[in-house]
Amino acid sequence: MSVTIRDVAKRANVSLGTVSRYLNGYRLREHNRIRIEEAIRELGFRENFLAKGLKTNRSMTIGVVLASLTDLFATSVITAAEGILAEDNYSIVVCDFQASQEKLEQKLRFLKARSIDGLILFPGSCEAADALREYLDDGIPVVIVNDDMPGLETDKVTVDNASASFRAVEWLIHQNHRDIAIINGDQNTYTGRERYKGYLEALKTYDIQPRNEYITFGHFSNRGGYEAAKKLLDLPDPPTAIYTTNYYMTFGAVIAINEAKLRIPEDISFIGFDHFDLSDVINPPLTVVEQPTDKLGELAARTVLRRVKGDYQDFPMQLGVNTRMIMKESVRTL
Amino acid sequence: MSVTIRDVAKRANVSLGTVSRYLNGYRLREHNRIRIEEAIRELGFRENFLAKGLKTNRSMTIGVVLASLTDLFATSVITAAEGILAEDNYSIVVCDFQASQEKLEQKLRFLKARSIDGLILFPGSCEAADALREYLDDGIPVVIVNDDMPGLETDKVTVDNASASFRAVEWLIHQNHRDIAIINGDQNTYTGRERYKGYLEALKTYDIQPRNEYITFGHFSNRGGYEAAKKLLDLPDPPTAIYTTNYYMTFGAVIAINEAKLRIPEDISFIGFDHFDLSDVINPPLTVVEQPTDKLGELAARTVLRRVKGDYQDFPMQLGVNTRMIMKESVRTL
DNA sequence: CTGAAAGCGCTTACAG
DNA sequence: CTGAAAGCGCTTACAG
Repeated sequence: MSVTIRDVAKRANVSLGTVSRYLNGYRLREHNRIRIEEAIRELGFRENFLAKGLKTNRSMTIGVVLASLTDLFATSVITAAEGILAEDNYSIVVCDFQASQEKLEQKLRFLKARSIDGLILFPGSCEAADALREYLDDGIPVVIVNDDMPGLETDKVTVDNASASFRAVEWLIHQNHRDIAIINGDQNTYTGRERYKGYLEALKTYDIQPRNEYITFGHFSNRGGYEAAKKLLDLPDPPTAIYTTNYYMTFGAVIAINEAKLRIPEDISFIGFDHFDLSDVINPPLTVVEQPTDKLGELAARTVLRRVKGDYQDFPMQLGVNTRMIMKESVRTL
Repeated sequence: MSVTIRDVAKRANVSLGTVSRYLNGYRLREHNRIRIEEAIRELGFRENFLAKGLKTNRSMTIGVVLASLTDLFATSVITAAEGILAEDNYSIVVCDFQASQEKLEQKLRFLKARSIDGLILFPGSCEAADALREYLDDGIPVVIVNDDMPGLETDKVTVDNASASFRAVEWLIHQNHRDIAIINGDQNTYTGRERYKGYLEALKTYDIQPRNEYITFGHFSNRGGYEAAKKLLDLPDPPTAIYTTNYYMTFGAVIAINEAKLRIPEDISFIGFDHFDLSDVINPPLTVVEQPTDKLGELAARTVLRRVKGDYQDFPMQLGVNTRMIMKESVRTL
């Protein structure tokens, strides 16, 4: 029903192999090129990617697998990646696995069955799946975002989680804070553990004894951040500064602070994580650690693309992107 | 290189047509069925969707096109849709168009070239694209979410935007509020216009004269909501209640209220829109209009699936889903 | 219920 | 540079 390469060939008076070659960027006689281009235009021909994929064993799609589509960090990264991939005519197929190891396996198999050419994975709290090894065995490139997945030979792009924490806490220390609390994320995630580690290292480096009651856990959620902050503020000896380790906990904590009628930074200093709209709407705007989601997405995309195209130089790569601190007014010098 | 239907046939000692029929759920002799199942298991056979798609002209993928992947409403809907589609072995291909009409056209063509079987579209502030008509011409089903797109013959699923506003404002009126402000979204979106309309109708129904200074516009963003609220609170004669018409503006407005050191609901009553985590973390929890994103997503998914499968009964459908009000403590009775 | 065969729309050695 | 031909992994009338 639709117009095929064969129709174009007939109209342009060439063989269909020639049309195919034209489509794939080979040189051909000027004269033929022009006739083919005319025919394509007149007929409104469009390539059939399915047929092409069947022959070339490429689907021109990259799978994206993440815990939740409503996670702002991941979707920001994906947005950037999609832009890069689209430039090369790749589209993205998205699946979420709702932090369930079982669902993760299932989705990975699901996508594999659709012969995706590459995979970008946000593992979150899940572990290296068996299904993932099947990708590696079959030579399908996998790029993992913000996770280490020890023992898994794939490319990985991460931000400097530990260093980000270190510098955030160091900055507080330089402002003469000593009673610095952290609101941690899940410790069964790589980012959660790394960010906690950076906090501990900064304290250690400056010979500050970590205090158990300042170390709280907010599960990376709004409510978690809220409750952790509340607990901190209720302490007989509350911290002078709070550092939260992701976006959602940041706003939960800010709400708790507002509610306690404390002012930032007069009553309590604050450093948040992730730099999205709300961070600057809040008054005062928050000093935060910014993850370069656009760079991460771009890097992830370019890396899969390289691998998909067969360039396996420096495999496996462990690519790091630096966070930066957005300096606003939520930290007071003591 | 990979194992095909032909290998299975050989091993099971049947023709490859028989294997194909088995795969597609036709009945066959018990004896053959068992041998085929064995062969599939032993060989680790997996269908090649590309080849299948080439013959059947179905790619088993549904395109999802939206303005931004970081929009919580849309991603919530998509999450629900993805679940339903995956049950039927469909996957989703996602593109965002960053509120650019041109990009929208481009992405629609891009996806069409990949022979998606159906499309779920969140048009936002964009208009019916030419590319969209090509879908209709080619019989590719399109389901539009939360938009009316007059003149476009497709299925549409929306929430009761105007009625939602009406009821929210009516509730405020019943609590004896008369000075009710609205923070509107973009008026070049369907949802923005409808929600505004419901507000005006409620006032009219209860013979309340709308006041210009109470009608503000926050562009559906955090900052917009913040600034609109600020303006309202600075009024010589400020409203006794504020109604915000989406999630992002709700939190911008709450921040402005906090900042003005006003208490909800003692100093000002408040009804928000959309029910996500933060709504309940805030103190007091906000009374909000909840959009049933899961139902919307499910409905959108089931509708494309029906059409994809050729069931065009009642086409085009205009499906409405009711919002409900989550009653919390942010509204005071005057 | 099943086999043999044609064909979906492309790509790609192989000759020339 | 180009044509003719084989084939990617499936589906589906057509006979039987």
